[in-house]
Amino acid sequence: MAKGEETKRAIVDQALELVSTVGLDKLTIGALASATGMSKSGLFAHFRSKEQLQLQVLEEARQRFIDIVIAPALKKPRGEARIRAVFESGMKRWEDHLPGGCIFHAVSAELDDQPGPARDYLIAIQRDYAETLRRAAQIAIEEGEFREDLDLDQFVFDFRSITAAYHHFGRLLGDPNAEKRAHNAFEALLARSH
Amino acid sequence: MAKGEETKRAIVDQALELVSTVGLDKLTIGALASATGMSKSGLFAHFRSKEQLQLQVLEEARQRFIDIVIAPALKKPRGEARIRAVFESGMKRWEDHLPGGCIFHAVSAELDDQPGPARDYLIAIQRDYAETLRRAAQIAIEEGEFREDLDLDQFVFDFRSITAAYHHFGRLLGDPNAEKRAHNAFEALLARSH
DNA sequence: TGACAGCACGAACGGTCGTACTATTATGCA
DNA sequence: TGCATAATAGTACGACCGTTCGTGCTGTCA
Repeated sequence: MAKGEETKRAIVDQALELVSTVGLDKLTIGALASATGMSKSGLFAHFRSKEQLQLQVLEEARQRFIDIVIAPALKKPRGEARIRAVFESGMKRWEDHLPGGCIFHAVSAELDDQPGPARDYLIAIQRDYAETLRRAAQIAIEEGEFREDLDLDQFVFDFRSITAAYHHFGRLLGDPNAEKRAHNAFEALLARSH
Repeated sequence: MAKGEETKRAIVDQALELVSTVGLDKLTIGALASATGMSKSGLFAHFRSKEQLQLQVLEEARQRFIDIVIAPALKKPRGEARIRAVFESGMKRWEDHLPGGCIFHAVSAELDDQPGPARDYLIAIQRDYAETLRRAAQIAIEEGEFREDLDLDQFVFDFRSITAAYHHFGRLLGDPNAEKRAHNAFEALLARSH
């Protein structure tokens, strides 16, 4: 009982690394098997289908994102400091955590035209995240740090635009200035939210 | 036009539609063959490799983007009007043109960890586009519409963040408000560039 | 009419995919 | 310590991948 769970966890860890580096479509049973030193069938037995494997990977990624980005930010003071913590952790700790960059961005483009449980789960994750950001901004309004007529949904859109663009340009074009641009954009967003 | 060239063009057209709807990894010789009603081998003969096919698809997409978005904008007056035209055409005409949304965004996530000529060409396209935007913003400064101390690279980053986010959120999460959010963000960007 | 190039075809190749079965080994409890 | 069972390996499958090859059509020009 314990052994199986342990192996399964190791497999999912490896899978996460594979996905973030080479993309979701390269997450294949065979590749994952040789990456973990197992046989295809032995590995496959832990998940009854590839879809299940994908779901477990997304679930693990979600948990890690909460542990690494969300939870630490919730320990920060309510308001702008908390929002800033989410951004900073998302840019630094989270990007550093997976060698291939944010797994949700890497995965979403390959999943958006491919209906199924994995896509549904990914959407749910993103919705949750957007809601979290929205609440944090709402709190910042209540604390008097953001102006009262701030459009919350627009704030969330603008916030996430920055990280989306950072991933897109920094990763694909390898633009070394992407990080600086993202930080500038974030500071500007905060400034015009006051 | 010779028969071969005509067929080739029809294949590439079909391929573009396939890519924009189901993603680059689903652009397979077999799928493309049945979509065009040809045999795999007959189709394959027009391109000597799949890599060549991918390049031709990107080339066609680039040409269309120039025709649909860039060229019309260049007929607009220099300055802000021209930038606005690029944004509007990019959001409306270009997105409407391909049923599955902006092909460059759809493709880049699948290509960013996969070195090769296709990736190189895609990067070159994006660099060109960024340079075009940069020049347009420079002109807007010269015309006195944008402020003189505007950070051009930051402007380009912010501009492209909006469309990247629009594609990301509008397409994956199916957010019906994404278009409105993108327009708001663009107007705000223009406002703070004055 | 005959030679020839361009174009498309079907068949087949070696590989990899996800998945199903069966056998073997390892583990944990009585 | 022995045994039930969980965990892994082995093997095979059908489908599809990109690619190659040989072979017909079809139209052009001598």
